[in-house]
Amino acid sequence: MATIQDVAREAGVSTATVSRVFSAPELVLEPTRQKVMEAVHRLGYEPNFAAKSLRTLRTEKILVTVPDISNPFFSQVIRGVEEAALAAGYSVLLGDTRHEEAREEQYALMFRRKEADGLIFLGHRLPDVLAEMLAAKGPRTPIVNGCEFRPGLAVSSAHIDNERAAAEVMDHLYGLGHVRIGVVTGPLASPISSDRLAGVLSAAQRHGRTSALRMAIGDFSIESGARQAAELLDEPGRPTAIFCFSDEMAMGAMEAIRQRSLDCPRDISLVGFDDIRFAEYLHPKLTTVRQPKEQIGHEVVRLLLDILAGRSTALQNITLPHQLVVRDSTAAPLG
Amino acid sequence: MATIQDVAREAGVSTATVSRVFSAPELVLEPTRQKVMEAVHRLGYEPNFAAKSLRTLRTEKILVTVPDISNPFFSQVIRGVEEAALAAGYSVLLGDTRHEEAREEQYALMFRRKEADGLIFLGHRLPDVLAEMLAAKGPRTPIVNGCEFRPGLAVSSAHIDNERAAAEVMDHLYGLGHVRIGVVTGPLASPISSDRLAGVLSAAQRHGRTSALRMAIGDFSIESGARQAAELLDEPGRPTAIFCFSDEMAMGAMEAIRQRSLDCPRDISLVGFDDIRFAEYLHPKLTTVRQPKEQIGHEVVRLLLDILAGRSTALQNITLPHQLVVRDSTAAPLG
DNA sequence: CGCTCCAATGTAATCGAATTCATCGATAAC
DNA sequence: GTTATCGATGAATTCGATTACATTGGAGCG
Repeated sequence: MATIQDVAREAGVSTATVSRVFSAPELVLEPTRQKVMEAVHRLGYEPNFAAKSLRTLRTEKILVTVPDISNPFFSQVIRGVEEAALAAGYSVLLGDTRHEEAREEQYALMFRRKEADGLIFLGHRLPDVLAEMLAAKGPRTPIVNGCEFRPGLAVSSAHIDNERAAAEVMDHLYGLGHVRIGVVTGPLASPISSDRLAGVLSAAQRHGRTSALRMAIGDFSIESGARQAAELLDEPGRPTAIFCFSDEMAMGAMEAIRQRSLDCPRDISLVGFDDIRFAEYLHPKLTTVRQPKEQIGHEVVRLLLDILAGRSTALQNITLPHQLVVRDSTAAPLG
Repeated sequence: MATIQDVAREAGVSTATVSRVFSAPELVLEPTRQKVMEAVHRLGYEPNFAAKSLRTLRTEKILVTVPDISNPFFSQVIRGVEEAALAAGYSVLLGDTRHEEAREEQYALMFRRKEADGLIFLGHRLPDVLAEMLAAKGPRTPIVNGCEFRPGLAVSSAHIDNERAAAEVMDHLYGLGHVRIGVVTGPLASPISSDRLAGVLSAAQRHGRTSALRMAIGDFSIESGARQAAELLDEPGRPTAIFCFSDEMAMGAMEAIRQRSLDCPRDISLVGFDDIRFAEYLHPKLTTVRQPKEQIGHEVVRLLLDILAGRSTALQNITLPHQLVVRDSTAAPLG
C-alpha cells in the first residue's frame, strides 16, 4: 500500500501538501491539487487510518453496546445509530454484551483504550470504568445512554416516558372494562421495567384496582413471556388482560394463551411494548406501545456528537414521543 | 491519559520493558514486572490503541457488512460473528448496507484504508474495490463471505446447501400431496435465491409438476411476502401451498392468507426459510428450513482468522448442515 | 582468571500522517 | 524602489507504542 511519502514523491510535492489536499483543499492551488490527485489515483493511495488516528487522537468510531443484538427492538435502534453515525462520518463498533456484566466491562476498557471516540450504551448498567471516567471528566465525557434513563446516572440519554406509556396502556385496558390485569415485567433492576411498573401502579391506583393487579417478573425473552403468562393464567382469579413489557414476551404470552385453548382477545386481552416490526403481523395483531426506535438511535448519536464537538456542557435527558397502537389483541372482557 | 513514557519513568525502567510486560511478560523479571504493574495502576495507564496499531499494522477489528441488521436472520449470524471474534480478541465493526451498493462501496473503502484487519460480507455483491484487492492478493486477502456462496466469487465462504434445502421443502410438500405450489423467491441476483430456485425446479421436475409451479419474486421483506403471496392466491388455479424464501415473507404470506379468510394449513400450506427465533411462535407455528445462524457466524470468523494467521492458502467454501423443521403450517391439501 | 554466553534491560529507529513553523515569491503599499 | 503582507509550499517535529539491536552483568566453564 502506498504511503503519503510515495504520493508526495510521485507528484513532486511535499507530504504536507498531499495531506492538505485531503484535509484542507482550499489551502492548495488547483493545479497542485490535480497533480496530487493524479498521483493518488495512479498509486491507489488511501490514507492509513492508524497513523491519522495517532496524530489526531480521533478514531471516528462510536462504540455501541447492546444487551442483545438479536432482539429486533435493539437492532432497530442500532440501525438508527448506524445511519446517523455514518452521516456524520463515524462508523459503529458493535458490542453485544449478552446481558453479561463481564462483557460490558470488556467493552468499557476498549473505550478507555481510546478505540472509539464515544460510547453509547443501551443497557442499564454503567460499568465501573465508565463511572470513573465520568467522575473525572463530568458531563463532557462522551458517553450517552439510550432507552434506559435513570436520574442518578450522570450521562445524557434519549428515551421515551416509560411511566406514562405504561399508564396509558393500563388506562386503555381499564377503559375497555378490564379489572383483573396481569403484568409481566422485565428485570426490576432496569429503569425500563421499574418506570413502567410505576406507571402501571399509578394507573391502577387511579382506577382503584390495585388489589386486582397480578405481577410476574420476566426477562424480556419470548420464553419468559410464555412462562410468566402461564403462571398468571393458571392462578385462581385469572386475569382478563395481560400487559407484557416487551413484544417478545407478548409473543410468548400468546402462545401460553393458545395452549390453554383460550382466545385472544375474546378471553384474554394482550398488550406488548416496543412495536417491533413483527407486532402487526402476529395473529391477532398486537396492541402495543410504539417506541421511536430509529429516532432514539438518531438522538443518542446527536447527543454524543454534541459532546464530541464541545457544543454541549450540561447533561441532556431527552424524552421522545411514544404512541399507544391499538390493534386486535385487546377488546372488552366477556360478560 | 498516561503514556508508556510516563509509566516507564514512574517505574524507573525503559519503555521497552513496559511494552514487554504487556506483550511478552516471560521476558521480564518478576520484580520488574511488579514494579511496572504498580506504576500502571497508579497512573491508570492503558496502551494507546492507534499507536499500537500504527506500529503493528493490525487493528484487531473485523468489519462485517450486512444488508439489513434489523432482519433477525442476519442479527443472529452477527451474534455468532461477534462471539467468535471476541473470543479471538477481535472486535466487530458493523456496516449496515441497507441493500445499497453505495454503502457497500463505502465500507469497502473503509476496509482498504485498513480500518479493519478483515472483512466479512453477508450480502451477495462484491464491491469493485474488493474485487481489485482480491485480484491483487489472491486467496490470502482477508475477505470472507457468509450465506451467499457463488462459485465465481474468489472468496472463502460458509453457507448451507440452499439448493438441496429448497428441494427438500418441495419434496415435503409433494409428499403431502400438493400439486399446485406457489413460490415466493428473493431477488434473483442473489445466489441465495437462484440456488433455492434451482432446488425448487429440480424437485418439481423430479415429481413431474413443473407446469403446476407458480412463481413470484419478492425481496425478503414481510411486505413483499404479503404482496407476492396475495398475487399467487388471487390467480385462477390457486396453489394449495406456498413456499417463501424467508420466514419474514412467510409472515407476510400468512397475513395475506388470513385476509382472504383462508386457513393455514387447512386451505393453504406455508413454508418459510431461515427458522428465525419467531417462527415457532407464529400461529400456526411455521414449517421452515433451519439455518445454523450462529454457526455460520462462527465459521466465517474461523475462515477469516485462518487467512489472517497465514494458515490457509486455498479458498474454502464450507457447507453447513441445514434442517427442515416441520411444524403446523403444512398439511395435506383438502380433498 | 579470563572468556563465552545468556538473560534482562535499555537505546533508538520506526510506523504514516498531521501540523507548526519557516521559506519563498509575488503583490501591494508607501 | 524598498518593505510589509500574504498565499502557497516545504522541512521537520510529533503522536505513542513496538522491536531490532546494543549493552550490561553475572553464571558457567576450562
